[in-house]
Amino acid sequence: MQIAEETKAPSRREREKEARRRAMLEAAQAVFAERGYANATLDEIAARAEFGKGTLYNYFAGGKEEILFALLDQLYDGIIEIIDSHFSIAAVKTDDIRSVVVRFLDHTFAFLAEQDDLFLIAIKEAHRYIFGDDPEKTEYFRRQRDRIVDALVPPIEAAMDAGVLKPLSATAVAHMLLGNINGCYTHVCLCNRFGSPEETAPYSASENAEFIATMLFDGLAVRDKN
Amino acid sequence: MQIAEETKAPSRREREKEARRRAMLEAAQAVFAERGYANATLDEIAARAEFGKGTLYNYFAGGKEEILFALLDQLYDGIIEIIDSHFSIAAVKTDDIRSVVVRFLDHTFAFLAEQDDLFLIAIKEAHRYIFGDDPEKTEYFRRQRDRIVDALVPPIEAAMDAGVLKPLSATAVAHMLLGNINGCYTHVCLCNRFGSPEETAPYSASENAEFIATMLFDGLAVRDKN
DNA sequence: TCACTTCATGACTACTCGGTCACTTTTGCT
DNA sequence: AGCAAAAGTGACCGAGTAGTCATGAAGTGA
Repeated sequence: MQIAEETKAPSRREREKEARRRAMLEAAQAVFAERGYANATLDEIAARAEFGKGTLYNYFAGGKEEILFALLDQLYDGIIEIIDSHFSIAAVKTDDIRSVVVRFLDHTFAFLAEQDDLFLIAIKEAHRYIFGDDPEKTEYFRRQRDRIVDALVPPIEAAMDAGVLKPLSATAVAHMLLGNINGCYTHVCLCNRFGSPEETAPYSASENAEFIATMLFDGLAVRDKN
Repeated sequence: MQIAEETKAPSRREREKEARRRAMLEAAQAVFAERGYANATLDEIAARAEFGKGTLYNYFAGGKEEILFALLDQLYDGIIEIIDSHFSIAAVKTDDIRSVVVRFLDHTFAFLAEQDDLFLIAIKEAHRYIFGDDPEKTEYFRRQRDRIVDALVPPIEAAMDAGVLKPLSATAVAHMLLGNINGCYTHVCLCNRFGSPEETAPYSASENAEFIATMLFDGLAVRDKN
């Protein structure tokens, strides 16, 4: 008779295995960030994780690429988690829509700032796969995007139903919101990298959040006052 | 005594040379689009252009990478040209600001649709270089971005001075406009690639132009009518 | 302690391709 | 036609590295 595994109480063996896996991912993240995915070598990842190269293949049979996608999983999971906990239907119904959005953006930008390395790895490689010709990879990104959009849509719809957002297509608005988060944070990375000449970008998470919220809610046009 | 060359009247030699160069770039564009930059081989580019591989090096001493950047030059030059001819200070002063912006966006999206291959090559590779560790390449993209922003700023400032745009930082607005053009067209490519389930994106150049203009000018918030 | 399973290892293989250069062909000039 | 310069060529080379696998170490249970 065995101890009930699977469902809970991972054995020491399993915990250690998981810890090793995490160490490998951490090493890989560092090497990808430093050299870029294409120039990263499995030898260096293995060395940095203090394992033999062959061992990597025991944990990630798919090699370099599987390691990359395991890292991307972490990024997407983190974003989904933020949406679930800060952009719920309940929050939208209780609080002012604008402050809910600002709070959500705030957490998201803070998370991205924390996961800077991962975010950069993702945006450097994503387009190559999305517009590349391996349908499995294209599908991966489509799935991740849909997960996020599907999590954003219900609260947006609730806000529209409550009459606090223009009654547009909730899906379109979700895509736009996602696109602007991505675009804005990419722009922040760009400014960090280029060294922007003064006031072209907000930098802190909450400044970014305010900036996008203002843009999205208010627009650029001068309004007739009255 | 020589015929006055350099300034004008390119000789037949020169014209032929230029034509061969263009043929090489065309072949390279096709191969990059088909295989992706990383998987494209000089052998295939040379074969498709009907030249020997060595000949490519007579025209592009920098090899594969120089060819890529020569292609990118074409894309950026095209965009600058559109700005110069459709988003001038004169236009902003004469016409309604919103219709000038719509017209400009319209032309831009039409151009990108025409240059689809090139645009995709650019977005697949740009981030890798921008956030990569070759400062010369980072600088290239910074320069191209600045060219575009610098072309956008004067008309935007003119519109602000005329009181038809909120008096924000013109540079920030230019960056945002550029970011949204990029983001919007990327999203269109994404939908084409993924096959979007219904109404998530506008597709034609003018629909895209209207969409962005509406977003930028009006915002999402429901306004108190009165 | 022994037999057996699981896991770790890194030298090795196989392969790809960017770039070179010695040689050939073409061109332009007299 | 003859010659020299320019242009074209593609077989070859070497660097780089993803992935394999034969070997051995460590862990496990009796």
